[in-house]
Amino acid sequence: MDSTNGSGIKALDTSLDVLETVAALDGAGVSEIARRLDRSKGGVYKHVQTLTERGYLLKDGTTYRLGLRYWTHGTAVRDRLTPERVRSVVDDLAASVGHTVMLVIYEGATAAVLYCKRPAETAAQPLVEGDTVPLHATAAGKAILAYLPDDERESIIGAELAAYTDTTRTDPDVLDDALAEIHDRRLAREHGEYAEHVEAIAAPIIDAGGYPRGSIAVTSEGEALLDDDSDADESLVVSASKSLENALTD
Amino acid sequence: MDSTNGSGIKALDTSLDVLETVAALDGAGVSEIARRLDRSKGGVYKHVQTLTERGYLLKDGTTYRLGLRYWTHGTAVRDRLTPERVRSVVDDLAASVGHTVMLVIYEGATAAVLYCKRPAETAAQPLVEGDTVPLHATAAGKAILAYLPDDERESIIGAELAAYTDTTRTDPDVLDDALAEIHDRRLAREHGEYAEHVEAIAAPIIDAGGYPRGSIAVTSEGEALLDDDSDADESLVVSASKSLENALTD
DNA sequence: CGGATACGTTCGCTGTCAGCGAACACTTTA
DNA sequence: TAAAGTGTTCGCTGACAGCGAACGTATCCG
Repeated sequence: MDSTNGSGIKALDTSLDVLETVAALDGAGVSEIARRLDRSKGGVYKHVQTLTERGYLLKDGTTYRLGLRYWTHGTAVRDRLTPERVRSVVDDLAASVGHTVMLVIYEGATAAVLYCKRPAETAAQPLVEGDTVPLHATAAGKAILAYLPDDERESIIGAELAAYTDTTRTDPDVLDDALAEIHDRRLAREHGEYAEHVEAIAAPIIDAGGYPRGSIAVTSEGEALLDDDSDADESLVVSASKSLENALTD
Repeated sequence: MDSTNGSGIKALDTSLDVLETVAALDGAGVSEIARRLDRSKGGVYKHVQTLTERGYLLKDGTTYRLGLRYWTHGTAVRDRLTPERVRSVVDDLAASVGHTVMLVIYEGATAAVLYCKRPAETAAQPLVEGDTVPLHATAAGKAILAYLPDDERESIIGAELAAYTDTTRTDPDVLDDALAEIHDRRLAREHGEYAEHVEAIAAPIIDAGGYPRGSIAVTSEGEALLDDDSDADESLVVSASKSLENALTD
């Protein structure tokens, strides 16, 4: 939403501002967009017009919404990142542990849920496919953070760390200590730090250069199976992450 | 890919050209993009730079690819268009007929597969979630065309109609006659016009204003169950489309 | 081991156009 | 009916999109 300016195409920057405002509000009109971005109505109007012509926005009466083109391109991204063999690893793990399994991909300081397998008769989870994953407050996110290069990690945890529950770690130093241990164990844990009563364990997916491409996480509602030291589940997650490292790094 | 110019933001138009070139080539470098679009390398470079900064492109060595942001926004579009009750209609129909069922949404002269249910032990289908649907060569597409306003329909079938197989109807007049019948019966059929040996039946989803919002289609490999006049399947598809009209038009 | 040819990246110049603000038509609220 | 909202159009102007040339590198071939 906020345009971090460098030396690029400024008009494109404002276009993307417009677009992300529409996305954030789940539909908005010209006046409201202009107000939020502190721009002229006339200017914003030209942007939404071309975005609509190109299928990136959809005009629904007086409000604009994200267009179908996002779905088209979005699935292309997913298919590129998760071929069949990748999804089957996730499916297998979900069947083995009987809990929801998420595949998270990290890219450009952001992590998102790319694929998710929820066994039948399992409670709905707080994060679903397409959601952005808070890096400091989830097992999946911390597994990634722990393996980032120092400067990249510090620029992330140096920023404001949102508190989602009263157990969310918002102190950079405390978090850093936890990440060091996660790095050692190659395994991250989460105890209701993002959503109440949600437990999770996650392992990072590291490429040949030692860079974390994402992580795989098992989530469970309530303080169920994961809380007692379930070494079996832990080793299953870790071995799944190893399989994914092979599957993703062609 | 082709920029249909009006009076909008030209810089945005070229940005989207760049973006869609990357999407079409499934990854491309600055020089190749500039060559395809007949633009200067320096100019293209500035576009990919800001697109990358914003997460819409991903720099992978020397080639740029679509970034995660598309997946994030793409799922938002899907979730807005297909709430739970919509998917369950598709699931139910798939279970009833034992074939693959696709939900197609039409928007801005383009139709795309938004949701797809394939019963176990069913052959892979030619169109999957996120694919763009050829309007003149599929049952799902023709069901939509048949209910478009005259001018909109004519501008679509007046353009070049690609021949995918040797039974694809490429003559506008012949197609128009077929569409009239489809409009009467509220049901479209397809016999290998897009992919060889693929049969399908589809019914349109019409909103309160009589405008087609999409269609629902049953697909089958081989000249299997759909070829003999299976009135049962036809009525199931039509009643499913009626349910969707209620579910989609809030 | 060069020479040639690709690549991405940087930079300055310039004509174009992005973006503002005012005006308009229209619908909704008071 | 008046007032305040909406989307849309239009002309002006300073900023910048986009070109072309130059540079640093990597790859390839004689």
